[in-house]
Amino acid sequence: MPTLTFKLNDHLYVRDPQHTQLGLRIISKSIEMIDELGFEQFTFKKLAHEIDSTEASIYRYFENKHRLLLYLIAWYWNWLEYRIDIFTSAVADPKEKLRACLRVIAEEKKYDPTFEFVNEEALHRIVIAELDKTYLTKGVDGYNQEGLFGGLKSLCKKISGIILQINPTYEFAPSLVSTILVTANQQLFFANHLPTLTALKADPERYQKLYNFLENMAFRSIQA
Amino acid sequence: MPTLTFKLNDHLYVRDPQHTQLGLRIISKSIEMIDELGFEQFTFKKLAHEIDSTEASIYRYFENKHRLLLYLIAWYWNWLEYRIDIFTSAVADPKEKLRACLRVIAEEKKYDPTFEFVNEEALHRIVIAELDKTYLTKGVDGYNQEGLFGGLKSLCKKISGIILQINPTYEFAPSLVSTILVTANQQLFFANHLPTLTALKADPERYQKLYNFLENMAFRSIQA
DNA sequence: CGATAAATGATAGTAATGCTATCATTTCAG
DNA sequence: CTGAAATGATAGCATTACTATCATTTATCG
Repeated sequence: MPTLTFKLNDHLYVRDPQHTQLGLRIISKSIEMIDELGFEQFTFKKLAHEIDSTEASIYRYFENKHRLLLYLIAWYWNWLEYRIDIFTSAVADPKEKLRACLRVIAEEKKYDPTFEFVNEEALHRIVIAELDKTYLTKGVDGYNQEGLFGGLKSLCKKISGIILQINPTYEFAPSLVSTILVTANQQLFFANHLPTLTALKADPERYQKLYNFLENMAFRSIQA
Repeated sequence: MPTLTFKLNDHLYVRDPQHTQLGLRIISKSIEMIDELGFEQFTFKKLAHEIDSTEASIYRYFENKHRLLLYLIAWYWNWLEYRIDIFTSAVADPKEKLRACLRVIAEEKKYDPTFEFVNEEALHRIVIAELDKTYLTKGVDGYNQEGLFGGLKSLCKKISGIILQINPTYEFAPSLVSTILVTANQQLFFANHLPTLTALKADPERYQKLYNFLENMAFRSIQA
Protein backbone atom coordinates (compact mmCIF):
# COMPACT_ATOMS: atom_id res chain seq x y z
CA MET A 1 0.00 0.00 0.00
CA PRO A 2 1.42 3.40 -0.93
CA THR A 3 1.92 5.83 1.91
CA LEU A 4 -0.15 8.88 1.15
CA THR A 5 0.74 12.37 2.23
CA PHE A 6 -1.36 15.51 2.40
CA LYS A 7 -0.30 18.71 0.77
CA LEU A 8 -0.50 21.10 3.66
CA ASN A 9 -0.12 24.86 3.51
CA ASP A 10 3.53 25.93 3.10
CA HIS A 11 3.37 28.41 5.91
CA LEU A 12 2.80 25.70 8.47
CA TYR A 13 6.40 24.60 8.33
CA VAL A 14 9.86 25.85 7.47
CA ARG A 15 11.01 22.62 5.86
CA ASP A 16 8.42 20.00 4.90
CA PRO A 17 8.63 17.30 7.59
CA GLN A 18 6.95 14.70 5.39
CA HIS A 19 10.01 14.58 3.14
CA THR A 20 12.71 13.47 5.55
CA GLN A 21 13.34 10.85 8.20
CA LEU A 22 13.91 13.44 10.88
CA GLY A 23 10.78 15.31 9.86
CA LEU A 24 8.66 12.20 10.14
CA ARG A 25 10.10 11.40 13.54
CA ILE A 26 9.28 14.93 14.68
CA ILE A 27 5.64 14.50 13.66
CA SER A 28 5.32 11.03 15.04
CA LYS A 29 6.94 11.72 18.38
CA SER A 30 5.40 15.14 18.89
CA ILE A 31 1.92 13.60 18.59
CA GLU A 32 2.84 11.07 21.22
CA MET A 33 4.33 13.66 23.54
CA ILE A 34 1.69 16.37 23.21
CA ASP A 35 -0.90 13.71 23.90
CA GLU A 36 0.91 12.63 27.05
CA LEU A 37 2.18 15.92 28.40
CA GLY A 38 -0.34 18.39 27.07
CA PHE A 39 0.72 21.20 24.82
CA GLU A 40 1.95 23.51 27.59
CA GLN A 41 4.32 20.99 29.11
CA PHE A 42 5.56 19.87 25.72
CA THR A 43 8.79 21.59 24.62
CA PHE A 44 11.13 21.28 21.67
CA LYS A 45 13.92 20.48 24.08
CA LYS A 46 12.07 17.47 25.45
CA LEU A 47 11.12 16.38 21.95
CA ALA A 48 14.71 16.72 20.75
CA HIS A 49 15.87 14.54 23.57
CA GLU A 50 13.29 11.84 22.80
CA ILE A 51 14.16 11.61 19.13
CA ASP A 52 17.91 11.90 19.77
CA SER A 53 18.21 15.16 17.95
CA THR A 54 18.61 18.79 18.98
CA GLU A 55 16.41 21.77 19.57
CA ALA A 56 18.11 23.60 16.73
CA SER A 57 17.27 20.85 14.26
CA ILE A 58 13.59 20.94 15.15
CA TYR A 59 13.51 24.68 14.66
CA ARG A 60 14.65 24.02 11.11
CA TYR A 61 11.31 22.27 10.50
CA PHE A 62 8.94 24.37 12.58
CA GLU A 63 9.24 28.05 13.36
CA ASN A 64 7.87 27.43 16.84
CA LYS A 65 5.80 25.00 18.79
CA HIS A 66 2.54 26.75 18.03
CA ARG A 67 3.06 26.25 14.30
CA LEU A 68 3.74 22.60 14.96
CA LEU A 69 0.36 22.36 16.67
CA LEU A 70 -1.27 24.18 13.76
CA TYR A 71 0.40 21.68 11.45
CA LEU A 72 -0.81 18.62 13.34
CA ILE A 73 -4.35 19.88 13.58
CA ALA A 74 -4.41 20.94 9.94
CA TRP A 75 -3.30 17.41 9.17
CA TYR A 76 -6.19 16.08 11.22
CA TRP A 77 -8.78 18.14 9.31
CA ASN A 78 -7.31 16.98 6.04
CA TRP A 79 -7.55 13.40 7.20
CA LEU A 80 -11.16 13.85 8.30
CA GLU A 81 -12.10 15.33 4.96
CA TYR A 82 -10.32 12.51 3.19
CA ARG A 83 -12.36 10.01 5.21
CA ILE A 84 -15.55 11.91 4.54
CA ASP A 85 -14.80 11.84 0.84
CA ILE A 86 -14.36 8.09 0.97
CA PHE A 87 -17.66 7.53 2.71
CA THR A 88 -19.73 10.04 0.77
CA SER A 89 -18.45 9.70 -2.77
CA ALA A 90 -20.67 6.75 -3.64
CA VAL A 91 -23.73 8.23 -1.96
CA ALA A 92 -26.23 10.22 -4.02
CA ASP A 93 -28.90 11.24 -1.54
CA PRO A 94 -27.76 14.38 0.32
CA LYS A 95 -29.44 13.27 3.54
CA GLU A 96 -27.46 10.05 3.48
CA LYS A 97 -24.37 12.06 2.64
CA LEU A 98 -24.89 14.17 5.70
CA ARG A 99 -25.36 11.09 7.81
CA ALA A 100 -22.09 9.71 6.49
CA CYS A 101 -20.34 12.95 7.45
CA LEU A 102 -21.74 12.82 10.95
CA ARG A 103 -20.69 9.22 11.30
CA VAL A 104 -17.11 10.09 10.40
CA ILE A 105 -17.15 13.06 12.75
CA ALA A 106 -18.58 11.12 15.67
CA GLU A 107 -16.82 7.81 15.23
CA GLU A 108 -14.05 6.57 17.48
CA LYS A 109 -10.75 7.42 15.83
CA LYS A 110 -8.38 4.54 15.25
CA TYR A 111 -4.94 4.13 13.76
CA ASP A 112 -5.12 4.45 9.99
CA PRO A 113 -2.30 2.40 8.39
CA THR A 114 -2.50 4.54 5.28
CA PHE A 115 -0.45 7.07 7.22
CA GLU A 116 2.25 5.17 8.99
CA PHE A 117 3.79 8.02 10.88
CA VAL A 118 0.58 9.31 12.46
CA ASN A 119 -1.23 7.83 15.44
CA GLU A 120 -4.72 9.10 14.75
CA GLU A 121 -6.08 8.03 18.08
CA ALA A 122 -3.57 10.18 19.94
CA LEU A 123 -3.98 12.97 17.42
CA HIS A 124 -7.70 13.00 18.03
CA ARG A 125 -7.09 13.44 21.75
CA ILE A 126 -4.85 16.37 20.88
CA VAL A 127 -7.57 17.89 18.74
CA ILE A 128 -10.05 17.47 21.57
CA ALA A 129 -7.77 19.09 24.11
CA GLU A 130 -5.90 21.69 22.08
CA LEU A 131 -7.99 22.66 19.05
CA ASP A 132 -9.05 25.97 20.48
CA LYS A 133 -5.46 27.00 21.03
CA THR A 134 -4.98 27.06 17.28
CA TYR A 135 -7.31 29.98 16.72
CA LEU A 136 -7.91 31.50 20.14
CA THR A 137 -4.79 33.61 20.00
CA LYS A 138 -3.95 37.20 19.25
CA GLY A 139 -2.44 36.06 15.98
CA VAL A 140 -5.61 34.56 14.45
CA ASP A 141 -6.09 37.12 11.76
CA GLY A 142 -2.55 36.75 10.57
CA TYR A 143 -2.70 32.97 10.60
CA ASN A 144 -5.97 33.10 8.77
CA GLN A 145 -4.49 35.29 6.05
CA GLU A 146 -1.70 32.81 5.64
CA GLY A 147 -4.37 30.19 5.05
CA LEU A 148 -3.45 28.07 8.05
CA PHE A 149 -7.07 27.20 8.80
CA GLY A 150 -7.75 26.00 5.30
CA GLY A 151 -8.42 22.44 6.39
CA LEU A 152 -11.19 23.30 8.80
CA LYS A 153 -12.69 25.87 6.48
CA SER A 154 -12.72 23.49 3.55
CA LEU A 155 -14.45 20.81 5.58
CA CYS A 156 -16.99 23.28 6.88
CA LYS A 157 -17.74 24.46 3.37
CA LYS A 158 -18.19 20.94 2.07
CA ILE A 159 -20.68 19.92 4.73
CA SER A 160 -22.52 23.23 4.46
CA GLY A 161 -22.97 22.48 0.77
CA ILE A 162 -24.60 19.17 1.55
CA ILE A 163 -26.94 20.84 4.04
CA LEU A 164 -28.00 23.38 1.45
CA GLN A 165 -28.79 20.55 -0.93
CA ILE A 166 -31.17 19.19 1.68
CA ASN A 167 -32.74 22.54 2.46
CA PRO A 168 -31.65 25.52 0.34
CA THR A 169 -33.51 27.96 2.57
CA TYR A 170 -31.69 27.08 5.79
CA GLU A 171 -30.00 30.26 6.95
CA PHE A 172 -27.32 29.04 9.32
CA ALA A 173 -25.44 26.30 7.48
CA PRO A 174 -21.85 27.30 8.29
CA SER A 175 -22.77 28.06 11.90
CA LEU A 176 -24.43 24.70 12.33
CA VAL A 177 -21.47 22.89 10.80
CA SER A 178 -18.81 24.66 12.83
CA THR A 179 -20.92 24.04 15.92
CA ILE A 180 -21.10 20.34 15.11
CA LEU A 181 -17.39 20.03 14.38
CA VAL A 182 -16.40 21.75 17.58
CA THR A 183 -19.06 20.30 19.81
CA ALA A 184 -18.30 16.73 18.75
CA ASN A 185 -14.91 17.04 20.39
CA GLN A 186 -16.13 19.10 23.29
CA GLN A 187 -18.82 16.62 24.29
CA LEU A 188 -16.25 13.82 24.36
CA PHE A 189 -14.06 15.95 26.59
CA PHE A 190 -16.96 16.69 28.91
CA ALA A 191 -17.83 13.00 29.07
CA ASN A 192 -14.34 12.35 30.41
CA HIS A 193 -13.93 15.33 32.71
CA LEU A 194 -17.10 17.35 33.28
CA PRO A 195 -19.92 14.83 33.04
CA THR A 196 -22.59 17.21 34.27
CA LEU A 197 -22.19 19.17 31.05
CA THR A 198 -23.10 16.33 28.75
CA ALA A 199 -25.55 13.50 28.21
CA LEU A 200 -22.69 11.22 27.15
CA LYS A 201 -20.98 8.89 29.53
CA ALA A 202 -17.35 7.86 29.51
CA ASP A 203 -18.22 4.42 28.17
CA PRO A 204 -17.71 2.68 24.81
CA GLU A 205 -21.19 3.64 23.61
CA ARG A 206 -20.44 7.32 23.82
CA TYR A 207 -19.58 7.53 20.13
CA GLN A 208 -22.97 6.15 19.18
CA LYS A 209 -24.72 8.50 21.55
CA LEU A 210 -22.69 11.39 20.24
CA TYR A 211 -23.79 10.47 16.73
CA ASN A 212 -27.41 10.38 17.85
CA PHE A 213 -27.11 13.78 19.47
CA LEU A 214 -25.51 15.34 16.40
CA GLU A 215 -27.92 13.70 13.97
CA ASN A 216 -30.90 14.86 15.96
CA MET A 217 -29.54 18.39 16.20
CA ALA A 218 -28.53 18.62 12.56
CA PHE A 219 -31.59 17.15 10.87
CA ARG A 220 -34.09 18.92 13.04
CA SER A 221 -32.32 22.25 12.72
CA ILE A 222 -32.31 22.16 8.95
CA GLN A 223 -35.78 20.78 8.32
CA ALA A 224 -37.86 23.17 6.24
CA MET B 1 -27.86 51.30 44.75
CA PRO B 2 -26.05 48.68 46.83
CA THR B 3 -23.04 47.08 45.25
CA LEU B 4 -23.70 43.37 45.07
CA THR B 5 -21.03 40.72 45.23
CA PHE B 6 -21.12 37.06 44.33
CA LYS B 7 -20.04 34.39 46.71
CA LEU B 8 -17.50 32.55 44.64
CA ASN B 9 -15.79 29.30 45.51
CA ASP B 10 -13.06 29.76 48.14
CA HIS B 11 -10.50 27.85 46.16
CA LEU B 12 -10.48 30.43 43.40
CA TYR B 13 -8.48 32.86 45.49
CA VAL B 14 -6.06 33.00 48.38
CA ARG B 15 -7.53 36.15 49.88
CA ASP B 16 -10.97 37.33 48.75
CA PRO B 17 -10.34 40.23 46.37
CA GLN B 18 -13.86 41.60 46.74
CA HIS B 19 -13.12 42.64 50.32
CA THR B 20 -10.24 45.07 49.82
CA GLN B 21 -9.32 48.06 47.74
CA LEU B 22 -6.29 46.33 46.32
CA GLY B 23 -8.31 43.24 45.52
CA LEU B 24 -10.90 45.21 43.62
CA ARG B 25 -8.22 47.00 41.66
CA ILE B 26 -6.68 43.64 40.76
CA ILE B 27 -9.99 42.42 39.40
CA SER B 28 -10.81 45.60 37.60
CA LYS B 29 -7.44 46.11 36.00
CA SER B 30 -6.82 42.48 35.17
CA ILE B 31 -10.04 42.42 33.15
CA GLU B 32 -8.87 45.44 31.23
CA MET B 33 -5.42 44.03 30.65
CA ILE B 34 -6.34 40.47 29.71
CA ASP B 35 -8.82 41.93 27.26
CA GLU B 36 -6.15 44.09 25.68
CA LEU B 37 -3.13 41.83 25.82
CA GLY B 38 -4.68 38.39 25.72
CA PHE B 39 -4.12 35.96 28.54
CA GLU B 40 -0.70 34.77 27.38
CA GLN B 41 0.82 38.23 27.22
CA PHE B 42 -0.74 39.25 30.50
CA THR B 43 1.53 38.84 33.53
CA PHE B 44 1.31 39.65 37.22
CA LYS B 45 4.37 41.82 36.84
CA LYS B 46 2.66 44.00 34.25
CA LEU B 47 -0.52 44.11 36.29
CA ALA B 48 1.41 45.09 39.41
CA HIS B 49 3.01 47.92 37.56
CA GLU B 50 -0.34 49.20 36.27
CA ILE B 51 -2.01 49.26 39.67
CA ASP B 52 1.12 50.60 41.41
CA SER B 53 1.59 47.52 43.47
CA THR B 54 3.94 44.55 43.40
CA GLU B 55 3.97 41.05 42.05
CA ALA B 56 4.24 39.66 45.57
CA SER B 57 1.08 41.45 46.66
CA ILE B 58 -0.93 40.02 43.80
CA TYR B 59 0.24 36.53 44.65
CA ARG B 60 -1.33 37.10 48.05
CA TYR B 61 -4.71 37.25 46.33
CA PHE B 62 -4.31 34.69 43.58
CA GLU B 63 -2.15 31.61 43.64
CA ASN B 64 -1.31 32.11 40.00
CA LYS B 65 -2.59 33.72 36.88
CA HIS B 66 -4.60 30.71 35.81
CA ARG B 67 -6.65 30.86 39.01
CA LEU B 68 -7.26 34.52 38.37
CA LEU B 69 -8.71 33.60 34.98
CA LEU B 70 -10.82 30.90 36.58
CA TYR B 71 -12.03 33.48 39.05
CA LEU B 72 -13.00 36.03 36.41
CA ILE B 73 -14.82 33.48 34.30
CA ALA B 74 -16.58 31.99 37.31
CA TRP B 75 -17.71 35.52 38.07
CA TYR B 76 -19.05 35.81 34.54
CA TRP B 77 -21.15 32.65 34.81
CA ASN B 78 -22.52 33.84 38.12
CA TRP B 79 -23.43 37.11 36.55
CA LEU B 80 -25.14 35.40 33.61
CA GLU B 81 -27.16 33.19 35.92
CA TYR B 82 -28.11 36.23 37.98
CA ARG B 83 -29.35 37.93 34.81
CA ILE B 84 -31.21 34.83 33.72
CA ASP B 85 -32.89 34.68 37.09
CA ILE B 86 -34.03 38.26 36.71
CA PHE B 87 -35.53 37.67 33.30
CA THR B 88 -37.10 34.28 33.97
CA SER B 89 -38.43 34.63 37.52
CA ALA B 90 -41.68 36.26 36.45
CA VAL B 91 -42.22 33.92 33.52
CA ALA B 92 -44.35 30.83 33.97
CA ASP B 93 -44.35 29.17 30.57
CA PRO B 94 -41.21 27.06 30.20
CA LYS B 95 -40.93 27.84 26.50
CA GLU B 96 -40.89 31.54 27.28
CA LYS B 97 -38.41 30.87 30.05
CA LEU B 98 -36.10 29.16 27.60
CA ARG B 99 -36.44 32.07 25.20
CA ALA B 100 -35.50 34.44 27.99
CA CYS B 101 -32.40 32.36 28.72
CA LEU B 102 -31.36 32.41 25.11
CA ARG B 103 -31.88 36.15 24.93
CA VAL B 104 -29.58 36.69 27.89
CA ILE B 105 -27.01 34.31 26.43
CA ALA B 106 -27.07 35.89 22.99
CA GLU B 107 -27.44 39.55 23.92
CA GLU B 108 -24.68 42.10 23.59
CA LYS B 109 -23.01 42.44 26.96
CA LYS B 110 -22.85 45.93 28.40
CA TYR B 111 -21.51 47.49 31.55
CA ASP B 112 -23.74 46.60 34.49
CA PRO B 113 -23.56 49.37 37.12
CA THR B 114 -24.67 46.92 39.80
CA PHE B 115 -21.06 45.72 39.80
CA GLU B 116 -18.90 48.81 39.76
CA PHE B 117 -15.55 47.11 39.58
CA VAL B 118 -16.33 44.87 36.60
CA ASN B 119 -16.43 45.88 32.96
CA GLU B 120 -18.76 43.22 31.64
CA GLU B 121 -18.18 44.13 28.02
CA ALA B 122 -14.46 43.46 28.34
CA LEU B 123 -15.10 40.42 30.50
CA HIS B 124 -17.32 38.97 27.80
CA ARG B 125 -14.52 39.35 25.29
CA ILE B 126 -12.28 37.49 27.71
CA VAL B 127 -14.82 34.70 28.01
CA ILE B 128 -15.04 34.48 24.24
CA ALA B 129 -11.30 34.31 23.80
CA GLU B 130 -10.14 32.44 26.89
CA LEU B 131 -12.98 30.29 28.19
CA ASP B 132 -11.53 27.06 26.90
CA LYS B 133 -8.29 27.67 28.73
CA THR B 134 -10.14 27.30 32.01
CA TYR B 135 -10.92 23.63 31.49
CA LEU B 136 -8.70 22.49 28.62
CA THR B 137 -5.75 21.82 30.88
CA LYS B 138 -4.16 18.82 32.48
CA GLY B 139 -5.49 20.03 35.81
CA VAL B 140 -9.22 19.86 34.95
CA ASP B 141 -10.09 16.97 37.16
CA GLY B 142 -8.46 18.58 40.15
CA TYR B 143 -10.11 21.93 39.49
CA ASN B 144 -13.42 20.22 39.05
CA GLN B 145 -13.09 18.45 42.38
CA GLU B 146 -12.40 21.78 44.02
CA GLY B 147 -15.67 22.97 42.53
CA LEU B 148 -14.14 25.68 40.39
CA PHE B 149 -16.56 25.10 37.52
CA GLY B 150 -19.60 25.41 39.74
CA GLY B 151 -20.87 28.50 37.95
CA LEU B 152 -21.02 26.93 34.53
CA LYS B 153 -22.39 23.67 35.85
CA SER B 154 -25.11 25.39 37.81
CA LEU B 155 -26.20 27.41 34.80
CA CYS B 156 -26.20 24.32 32.63
CA LYS B 157 -28.31 22.46 35.13
CA LYS B 158 -30.82 25.27 35.41
CA ILE B 159 -31.40 25.54 31.68
CA SER B 160 -31.49 21.77 31.27
CA GLY B 161 -34.27 21.75 33.82
CA ILE B 162 -36.30 24.18 31.76
CA ILE B 163 -35.80 22.08 28.66
CA LEU B 164 -37.03 18.99 30.45
CA GLN B 165 -40.13 20.90 31.47
CA ILE B 166 -40.81 21.51 27.80
CA ASN B 167 -40.08 17.96 26.74
CA PRO B 168 -39.36 15.43 29.48
CA THR B 169 -38.36 12.80 26.94
CA TYR B 170 -35.53 14.78 25.35
CA GLU B 171 -32.39 12.76 25.86
CA PHE B 172 -29.62 15.28 25.40
CA ALA B 173 -30.50 18.25 27.59
CA PRO B 174 -27.11 18.92 29.20
CA SER B 175 -25.32 18.36 25.89
CA LEU B 176 -27.59 20.78 24.11
CA VAL B 177 -27.17 23.41 26.81
CA SER B 178 -23.40 23.19 27.01
CA THR B 179 -23.28 23.31 23.23
CA ILE B 180 -25.40 26.46 23.25
CA LEU B 181 -23.37 28.16 25.97
CA VAL B 182 -20.10 27.46 24.26
CA THR B 183 -21.22 28.01 20.70
CA ALA B 184 -22.76 31.38 21.49
CA ASN B 185 -19.31 32.73 22.24
CA GLN B 186 -17.61 30.79 19.50
CA GLN B 187 -19.91 32.07 16.77
CA LEU B 188 -19.22 35.65 17.82
CA PHE B 189 -15.51 34.94 17.66
CA PHE B 190 -15.86 33.42 14.21
CA ALA B 191 -17.87 36.42 13.05
CA ASN B 192 -14.91 38.61 13.94
CA HIS B 193 -12.06 36.41 12.78
CA LEU B 194 -13.10 33.37 10.74
CA PRO B 195 -16.25 34.46 8.92
CA THR B 196 -16.40 31.40 6.68
CA LEU B 197 -17.22 29.34 9.77
CA THR B 198 -20.37 31.22 10.65
CA ALA B 199 -23.56 32.70 9.24
CA LEU B 200 -23.12 35.77 11.44
CA LYS B 201 -21.48 38.92 10.22
CA ALA B 202 -19.37 41.31 12.24
CA ASP B 203 -22.18 43.87 12.31
CA PRO B 204 -24.51 45.18 15.05
CA GLU B 205 -27.26 42.72 14.07
CA ARG B 206 -25.10 39.74 14.87
CA TYR B 207 -26.58 39.37 18.34
CA GLN B 208 -30.07 39.11 16.91
CA LYS B 209 -28.94 36.60 14.33
CA LEU B 210 -27.12 34.62 16.98
CA TYR B 211 -30.34 34.51 18.97
CA ASN B 212 -32.23 33.28 15.93
CA PHE B 213 -29.68 30.56 15.31
CA LEU B 214 -29.76 29.37 18.91
CA GLU B 215 -33.54 29.54 19.18
CA ASN B 216 -33.97 27.57 15.99
CA MET B 217 -31.44 24.96 17.10
CA ALA B 218 -32.80 24.65 20.63
CA PHE B 219 -36.50 24.48 19.97
CA ARG B 220 -36.26 22.19 17.01
CA SER B 221 -33.85 19.86 18.78
CA ILE B 222 -36.11 19.40 21.77
CA GLN B 223 -39.46 19.13 20.03
CA ALA B 224 -41.19 15.87 20.78
C1' DC C 1 34.93 9.08 -6.91
C1' DG C 2 35.58 13.51 -5.16
C1' DA C 3 33.87 18.13 -4.43
C1' DT C 4 30.31 20.83 -2.89
C1' DA C 5 26.24 21.92 -0.78
C1' DA C 6 22.67 20.71 2.30
C1' DA C 7 21.23 18.86 6.59
C1' DT C 8 22.13 17.99 11.18
C1' DG C 9 24.54 18.20 15.66
C1' DA C 10 26.82 20.54 19.55
C1' DT C 11 27.02 24.17 22.37
C1' DA C 12 26.26 28.69 24.15
C1' DG C 13 23.66 32.51 25.18
C1' DT C 14 19.57 35.69 26.16
C1' DA C 15 15.38 37.95 27.59
C1' DA C 16 11.21 36.90 29.65
C1' DT C 17 8.24 34.17 32.60
C1' DG C 18 6.30 32.32 36.67
C1' DC C 19 7.12 31.83 40.53
C1' DT C 20 9.31 31.84 45.89
C1' DA C 21 11.53 33.92 49.74
C1' DT C 22 12.87 37.47 52.90
C1' DC C 23 12.57 41.51 55.33
C1' DA C 24 11.01 46.22 55.92
C1' DT C 25 7.22 49.34 56.21
C1' DT C 26 2.59 50.83 56.44
C1' DT C 27 -2.13 50.32 57.95
C1' DC C 28 -5.66 48.85 60.80
C1' DA C 29 -8.21 46.96 64.85
C1' DG C 30 -8.90 46.25 69.64
C1' DC D 1 -0.82 52.46 71.83
C1' DT D 2 0.42 48.06 70.60
C1' DG D 3 0.49 44.00 67.98
C1' DA D 4 -0.96 41.85 63.97
C1' DA D 5 -2.18 41.95 59.32
C1' DA D 6 -1.42 43.72 54.81
C1' DT D 7 1.53 45.55 51.60
C1' DG D 8 5.90 47.00 49.44
C1' DA D 9 10.69 46.33 47.97
C1' DT D 10 13.98 43.57 46.37
C1' DA D 11 16.37 39.47 45.12
C1' DG D 12 16.74 35.14 43.25
C1' DC D 13 15.92 30.86 40.52
C1' DA D 14 14.67 27.28 37.25
C1' DT D 15 12.49 26.96 32.93
C1' DT D 16 11.09 28.41 28.46
C1' DA D 17 11.29 29.85 23.85
C1' DC D 18 13.99 31.06 21.13
C1' DT D 19 18.73 32.77 18.27
C1' DA D 20 23.39 32.31 16.82
C1' DT D 21 27.62 30.08 15.62
C1' DC D 22 30.45 26.66 14.10
C1' DA D 23 31.59 21.84 13.38
C1' DT D 24 30.36 17.52 11.38
C1' DT D 25 27.86 14.28 8.81
C1' DT D 26 25.19 13.00 4.73
C1' DA D 27 23.41 13.44 0.18
C1' DT D 28 24.06 15.00 -4.64
C1' DC D 29 25.92 15.58 -8.95
C1' DG D 30 29.32 16.19 -12.46
